[in-house]
Amino acid sequence: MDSMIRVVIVDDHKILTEGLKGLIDGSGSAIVVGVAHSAAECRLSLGFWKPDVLLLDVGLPDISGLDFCKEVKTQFPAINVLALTTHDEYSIVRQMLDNGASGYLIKNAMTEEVLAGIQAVAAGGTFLCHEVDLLLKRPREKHIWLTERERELLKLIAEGLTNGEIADRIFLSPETIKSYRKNLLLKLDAKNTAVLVRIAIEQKLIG
Amino acid sequence: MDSMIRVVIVDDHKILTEGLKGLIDGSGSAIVVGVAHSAAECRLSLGFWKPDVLLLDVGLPDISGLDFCKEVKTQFPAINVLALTTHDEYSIVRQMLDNGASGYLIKNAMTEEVLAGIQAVAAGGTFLCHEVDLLLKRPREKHIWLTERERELLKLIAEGLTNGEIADRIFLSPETIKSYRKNLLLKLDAKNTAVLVRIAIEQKLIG
DNA sequence: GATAAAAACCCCCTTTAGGGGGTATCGTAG
DNA sequence: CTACGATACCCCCTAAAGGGGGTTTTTATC
Repeated sequence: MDSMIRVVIVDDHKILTEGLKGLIDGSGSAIVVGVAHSAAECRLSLGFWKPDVLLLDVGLPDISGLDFCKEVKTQFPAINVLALTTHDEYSIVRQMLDNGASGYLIKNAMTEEVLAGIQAVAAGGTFLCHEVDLLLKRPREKHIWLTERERELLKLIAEGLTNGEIADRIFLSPETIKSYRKNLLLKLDAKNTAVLVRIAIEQKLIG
Repeated sequence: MDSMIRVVIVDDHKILTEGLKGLIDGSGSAIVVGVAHSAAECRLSLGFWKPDVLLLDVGLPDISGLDFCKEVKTQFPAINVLALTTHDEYSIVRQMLDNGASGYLIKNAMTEEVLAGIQAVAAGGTFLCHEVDLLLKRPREKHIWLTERERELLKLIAEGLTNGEIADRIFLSPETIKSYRKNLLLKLDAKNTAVLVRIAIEQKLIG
């Protein structure tokens, strides 16, 4: 059929992709034209598969799904990316959408939402599963969002560098690092470095 | 058929459970007699389903799969638990096996391994997927394993408590906490608290 | 052209963490 | 019976973090 939506799945969980393929193929409105278990595997065949929709996991074994999404949208702007992942953190959702994804599904979403999402993004629209929709609608103050510099510093702090070491590394005054650090504690509502690092990892604020 | 292995799946990823059910039912040797998306849901029907094998996820929405495994093995010792999760950390595998699981599968394992695992544990044996088998065979020094007390302290440190606050909380001398802290830095090869907390979370050493 | 946010910088002072040593008790596996 | 690991405790000293205040410049946005 000409009207069939061509779907490609990229996810390293083989059990999930098998089940998903059956689900989509059985829907009557879409067909899985390719499955890859890594970004590298997907790159090799994407031009050949020519999908309308790319179902993309964030936690790929080789590179981050965030980066791969940006890569795909640059090379194939016509492909509509639908994120499919376990992550329900604001930071990940926001980065994925910023990188060009048209929709976002959480893996414990209803199976019907998968089909609805595929149809919505294939038609050029956007789709968010219920949980993510609620997440993004929360007041701005609830969302933790850091600047590039802040994320950079947070990463170095989590790697165990002291203010002095960070200062040497990125050619800034130790006093500046101290200021950023104090500001991060404020922004993330952390009492000290231990909590700062915990929140950074839990909220996936650092790569 | 009498020889069919009765399987119950407990996993909150609905897409995965659907696919998995098809896979198992189609194998000819096993049949899915029940699916639950939370521990609570499973508790209600487990006595009725009477499975031979319980396919159990670690990341359940209500309680930890680790605790639920112990609970099931206490109430129904005859049920063979086969862990099915994304976690490939030594700490999780070890705790799961200590809590009575007969096998351990990682979600990106081959689908054939799922069926092989089900048959092995149904027969009273054990089964580890390839990756986990390799993990457990690594020299002991590579595995981070903490005592109860150390895990307790690590958790409190990650919550941002100072030595003094921890001392007050668990009725020990602040000097004792300091000693434990130094020892944890050594054991986890961490330079400071920031790295300590990062490793603790990444290696899933704290609940 | 005002406004605001980000980025960079500075000083004073107190608290906490970290590095270096130790000691004593208990239980258990060799 | 002894050797070891786990638990709990102690002192000295330095390094680093945290709390409190600031200032300036640039760069977007309205």
